[in-house]
Amino acid sequence: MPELPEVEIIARSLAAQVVGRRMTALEKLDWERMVETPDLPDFRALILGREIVAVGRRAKWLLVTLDAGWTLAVHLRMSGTLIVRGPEALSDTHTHLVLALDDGRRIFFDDQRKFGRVRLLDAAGLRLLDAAHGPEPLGDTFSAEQLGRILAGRRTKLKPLLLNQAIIAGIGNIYASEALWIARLHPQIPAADAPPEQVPALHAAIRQVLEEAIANQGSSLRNYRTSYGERGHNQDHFRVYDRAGEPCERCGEPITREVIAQRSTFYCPGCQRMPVG
DNA sequence: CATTACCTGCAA
DNA sequence: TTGCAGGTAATG
Repeated sequence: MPELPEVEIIARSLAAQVVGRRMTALEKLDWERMVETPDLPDFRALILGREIVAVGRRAKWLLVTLDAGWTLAVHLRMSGTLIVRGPEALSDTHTHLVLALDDGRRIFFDDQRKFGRVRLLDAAGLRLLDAAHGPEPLGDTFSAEQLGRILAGRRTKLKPLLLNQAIIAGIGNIYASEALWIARLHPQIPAADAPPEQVPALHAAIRQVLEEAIANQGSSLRNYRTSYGERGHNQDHFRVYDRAGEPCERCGEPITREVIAQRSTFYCPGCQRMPVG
């Protein structure tokens, strides 16, 4: 479910609600493989009594900074949500982990598909997680020149390249298609064959789609909610994603859906052309 | 590079 | 009943 914008909104909405609170109980954990590390007895013992100092994001990981040097890293994968609820709220069949706070509220980790994961990391573990990911596309240092260096020499097609978290962090299946449409680049172009004059356009497009999605509180197709339980509305602004058969707003050609690298990909065959030659 | 696995629910 | 879903890791 969530890509960079959705995780960013969850991080912000969670921070606004729980920074300064202390975790007093692990009230529910009914899907134990959700906790990847450390083992469960240690996980329980280490988080109880910890204060939430900050909530941030790296790639699609939510990073809940705790006191005593620990970081609770949460990946929501396809269908996870993290919602703060009041003392009277009830868990349901999709609630797999509940953390009680010292003011009576609780953080619910609901996840229909059970792909979501939690790790409690020390400083070394956090460094490893950071090192496993490419640059943050909304970071100050991510430039068109850096993107050009990333594309140079790679035979991977643009669309799967954008989805590779080790190369660029945070882009997922929606925003990869959206960014390529804005940059007028066909998703099947081998990275090294992208016309050099279009690289700055792709750089700008990536930042534009992610920033717009954040401004729209993320895209709620199915499960995604902010930590207030609210839907985003960026799904109302897609140019190509989930719009197969509809006319391209730029050239009028019908938008195509094609499976590329095992993922649904949406693009306009009229204005996203393969380079000739 | 492609395929399969991990899970559940929903719409065609 | 089948195919599909915002993600990723493991395996040929």
